[in-house]
Amino acid sequence: MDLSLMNKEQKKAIQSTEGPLLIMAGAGSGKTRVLTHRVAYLLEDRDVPARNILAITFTNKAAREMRERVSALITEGTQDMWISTFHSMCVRILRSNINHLGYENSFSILDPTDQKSVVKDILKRRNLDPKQHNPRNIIGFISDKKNQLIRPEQSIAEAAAYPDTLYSEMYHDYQQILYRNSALDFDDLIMLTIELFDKEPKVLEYYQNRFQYIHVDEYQDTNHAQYRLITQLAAKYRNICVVGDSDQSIYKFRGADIANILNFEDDYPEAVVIKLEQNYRSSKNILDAANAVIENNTERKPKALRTARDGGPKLQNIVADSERGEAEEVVGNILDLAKKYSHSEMAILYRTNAQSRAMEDTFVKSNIPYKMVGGIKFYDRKEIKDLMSYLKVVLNPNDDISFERIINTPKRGIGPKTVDKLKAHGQATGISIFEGIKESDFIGIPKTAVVKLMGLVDLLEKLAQKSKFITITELVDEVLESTGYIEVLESEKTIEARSRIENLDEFKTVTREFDRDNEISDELLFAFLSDMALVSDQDGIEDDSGVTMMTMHASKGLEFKVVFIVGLEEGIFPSRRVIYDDKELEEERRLMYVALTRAEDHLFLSRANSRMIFGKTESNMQSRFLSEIPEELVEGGGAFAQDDFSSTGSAPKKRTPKRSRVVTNNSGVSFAIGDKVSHKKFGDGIISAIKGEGDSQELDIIFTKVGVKRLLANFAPIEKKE
DNA sequence: CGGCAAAAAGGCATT
DNA sequence: CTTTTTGCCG
Repeated sequence: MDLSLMNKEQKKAIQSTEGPLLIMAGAGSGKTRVLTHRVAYLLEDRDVPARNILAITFTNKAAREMRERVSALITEGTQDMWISTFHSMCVRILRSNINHLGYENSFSILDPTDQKSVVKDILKRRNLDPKQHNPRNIIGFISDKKNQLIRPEQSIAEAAAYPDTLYSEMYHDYQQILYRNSALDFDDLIMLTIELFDKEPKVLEYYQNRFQYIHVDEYQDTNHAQYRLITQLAAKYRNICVVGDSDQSIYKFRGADIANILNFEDDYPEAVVIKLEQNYRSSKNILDAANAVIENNTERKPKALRTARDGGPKLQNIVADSERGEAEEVVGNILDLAKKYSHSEMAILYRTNAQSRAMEDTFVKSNIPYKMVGGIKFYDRKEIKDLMSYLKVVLNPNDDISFERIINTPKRGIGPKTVDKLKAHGQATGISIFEGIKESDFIGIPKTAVVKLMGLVDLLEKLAQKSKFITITELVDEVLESTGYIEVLESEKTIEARSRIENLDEFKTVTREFDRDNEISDELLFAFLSDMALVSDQDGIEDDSGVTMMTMHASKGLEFKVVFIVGLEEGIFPSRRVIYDDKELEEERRLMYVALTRAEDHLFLSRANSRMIFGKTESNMQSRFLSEIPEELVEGGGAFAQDDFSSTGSAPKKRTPKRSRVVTNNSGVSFAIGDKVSHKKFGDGIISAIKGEGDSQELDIIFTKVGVKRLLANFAPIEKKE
């Protein structure tokens, strides 16, 4: 293995193959190169069989790329090596072993929509009001428990007070329903694998022996369950290599525990620790800005990235009037830069997917090619979900959740009454809807409905038999035709129906690709469905040309020559909900750090003086993260000072001077964002945002004593200070 | 039972 | 502003 291009630390990381190893890899420090070379080194120089290596990545796309890059380095095959995400790995393990836990090996994987409908069902059955108990919160509660490996029984026992007591009961219901359906949600994939290993030591030992060398990427974003799983697998050989950067931990909201990486040396006292602090990606100005921002976090181990790339262009500041103006400025700069860079070397990063709309509109108008990551989810479309539900039922007829979706789709005269009866029957006897239909003659369902139900069961059973001998594409065609789904759409002749048909055709390009890579077998349908369930938004990014638009979260691990970070306003980024929570604010700052360090050459920082949010115009102060960037790194210097609304350096000339939004109240006094005011009751404060129009304009004011208040501009008893 | 229109609700980041 | 739910009528 040729390691001559590696620095000292990188070499050490690659060659320290035995025992626990922690690689603290700063942004752009060549982490992926180190990982791929390390794996290649194991295979070629240490003669470790491919089947004894496991590498866990954050996305399926990263897994694919890693396999390709390792294959390019060596002559041996990499087929037997497991490179996958936590979830894909668990699906694979459970597929062969979950019967030990009483589930069917042809289990279904629930998507978030399915989860929601299960919870809604539970609420209905318990006669609870979904307004009082938001299904989202309940799903969140259940997910938290599962990430902490707390089973329903334990959750009930530990619940101290309402609503935890109630939610624990509902968690119990939920888990029972899933079990009866042989359905697993995403969190179950991890939790049940651990449970399997606890219950069946022989199975665990098999995988311990199999995975003698374990690698985990993005270790700072693992949750407790994932941590436990890795601990179990690595317990025998202790060849565990984890890579991460605590400054890039951005998934706490879904259970990631930064302690996993911080405590690694306690878990493995013999661990070797290597720091990669040499950055190969960004120019000095960009890196200095990122370092300056992240230093504002108090809860971190000091660390400073170095770069060999001197200077580079300064950061550029964009201030626009509206979100539309912001998009236009971004487009203007892209047109300028297009001489030097290809579109695919540029990216636009935002905090939330909702912000993409204005960007997208402007891009369409100006004819710049772009690709969006996430957001509009292809697989969330009704017709795709219907089709997937058919496939899920063909594989696992006991999946009531999917079965309910298709029992009357397309319309075949089976109404809610009939479905209710089947469900009630199922609950009483413990059998699935599918099985219940066979007894439907006896539970008070009208004869006509019974005939239709029988026809459906017959159809599904035929499809299930066929599915073992045909490709997925053929199966999809069978489903669409034999159910009459396509026929109904074709007869509709509306634009909408037409686009649905197009989407289904589009779906078949996915199945064709899958069929090309996979042989026909009993496993085929299961493999297809679990692949589909686990595709993430980030997996959609392919190399084709066009400017990339995505959330900052989705940008982790990627790099671009030119990066625009847009919507840098208080309340947008950092998000309104975290501004008064120091812990969460630090996570938000880490997200800023991730976004900044994506850029190699050019970095634009953009905000708008006002924008539409939920149908209302809002004005927000500039993001505090902007003020944390030293002035001298920015084009024109001092561009981020609070009162400066000057425009950027090299953008199109047509811009008009920008002015902050001003409100005049009934007494004729004007207020602007950033003004210091004094309130009769709340004391001193500063105006952070102006929203709404006309008489209903509101001010968000941060008071020193009582925190943030939203007041009507016209009537608030406030006076301007200074 | 099915279809349409009006009303209401929800609204971050994701495997 | 969008998406989902509800309610009414043929």
